[in-house]
Amino acid sequence: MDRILISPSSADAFEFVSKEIRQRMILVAGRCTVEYRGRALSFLPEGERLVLVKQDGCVIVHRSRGREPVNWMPPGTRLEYGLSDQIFSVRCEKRSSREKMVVEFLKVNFLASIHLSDSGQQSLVGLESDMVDQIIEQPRVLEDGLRIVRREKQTVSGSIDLFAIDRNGLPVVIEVKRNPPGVQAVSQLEAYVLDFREKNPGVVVRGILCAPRVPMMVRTLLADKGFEWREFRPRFELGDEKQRRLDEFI
Amino acid sequence: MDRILISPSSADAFEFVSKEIRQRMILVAGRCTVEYRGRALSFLPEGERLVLVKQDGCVIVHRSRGREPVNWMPPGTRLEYGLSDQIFSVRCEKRSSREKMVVEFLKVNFLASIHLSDSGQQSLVGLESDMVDQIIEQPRVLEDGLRIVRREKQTVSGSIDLFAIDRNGLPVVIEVKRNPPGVQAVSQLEAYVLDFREKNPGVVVRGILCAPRVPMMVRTLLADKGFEWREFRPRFELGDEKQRRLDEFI
DNA sequence: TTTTCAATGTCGGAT
DNA sequence: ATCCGACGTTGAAAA
Repeated sequence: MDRILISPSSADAFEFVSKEIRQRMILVAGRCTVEYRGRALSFLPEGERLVLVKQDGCVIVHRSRGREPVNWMPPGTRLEYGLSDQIFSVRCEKRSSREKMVVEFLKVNFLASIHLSDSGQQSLVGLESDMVDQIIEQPRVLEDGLRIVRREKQTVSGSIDLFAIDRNGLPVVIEVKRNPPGVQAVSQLEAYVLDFREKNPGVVVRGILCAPRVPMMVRTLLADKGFEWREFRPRFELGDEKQRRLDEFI
Repeated sequence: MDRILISPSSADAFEFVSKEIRQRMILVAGRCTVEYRGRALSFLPEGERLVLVKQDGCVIVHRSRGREPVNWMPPGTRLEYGLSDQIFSVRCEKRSSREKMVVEFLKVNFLASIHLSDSGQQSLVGLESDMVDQIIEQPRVLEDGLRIVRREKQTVSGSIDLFAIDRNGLPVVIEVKRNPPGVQAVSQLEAYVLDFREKNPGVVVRGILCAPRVPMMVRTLLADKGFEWREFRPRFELGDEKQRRLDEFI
């Protein structure tokens, strides 16, 4: 099912990929240069990299280190293989976003065409939306007597995560962050509150920033502006016994 | 130099990777499940994927589609291969961030160990900093008589891109975005301007948001708050004749 | 190490 | 198609 070439000539590499159908993933490793022109311009001089060509058209160039590809093309890219002067090339273009990338292989070390049949759906918990869910389910994690009025309330300055009424009947704007917030989270909260005050002159409104951890600088800034903060570190679980192996090992 | 196994038994796969040294990239394709626990929790049921193990310790799991890996571990991850009940596993842990990932292969279709020797430096232009460079070099692209005073000015609300004095001697806060800005860019600008006004009571200060394109909603919001906007679409070039191939093809 | 911000961000959802 | 915000964001630079 998987077809491999080791250290093929450029001509053999070209022939190999020319016969492949689109429903496969192509892996090419070898000495190459990479050029990109589109949202930016880049050139990567000669060196050995691994190129993945996926069936949805995205092309990913990986170096020996790092999680991020050094170059790539997004899904929907059209590609064309070339052979010229002993150079095997992968030429990519995406017209809709006016982007091009060319990978030129001076030497192909390894070439594979593999089939990946994969339809499963990933379960994932621990997102900001899960945090908001837990707050809605149990508003007392923020404070007693809080009543959540709505989620994702739209304002002219963007949308706030939660809008609530506190035990004294005061409106509360709540911004939730799953990661320690920076100063711009405070700006965001401030913008929502200012917008609310503009639309509701004379009404006292509270602003709360809620995150697993709130950096000291942010606390100070919040206090300066008359806002509050809560540290809320939610606990997450996957539905079934899907995490068994993780508990067992390492 | 590159070593490959096609459709090995789990035991052969285990033996193969156990002999490999760290200075190589390992590719494993096959039917697997993936579990992650750390910043979130995830489970990916059985399906065929490609796993890359890089020499810096990062591990990347790719599905058949999409630029992004479905699961990964960052550089610095420790990993251990396992064999149990005909299942070949890749177990990863990063203690510093308390993250774990386990990939269990029910069937390995393809296994490779490749060497990537790569030291070249990528040239890249078209970043926001390049845009700021061009504005500094020729402030008239924003308006006549503008004098740039400093770059990356620190404020309590973050740092602004440019600080200038206009032809009438008025201070100007300039926020530059390489992509169409959202409302939070306006909040950002507003925070800077408010901070400036607080520190310089009574001084009139202008605020300009500069981007290749400014969405209509953002223009309105800027106008509401008394700020201005400029559309500036810079032209970029790579130093040498490094873009030749891109012009020639496709 | 922590903080801050850009990114060829990518991706998904809503309009 | 555009707009908008989250992301297990990643990564680099500055404090």
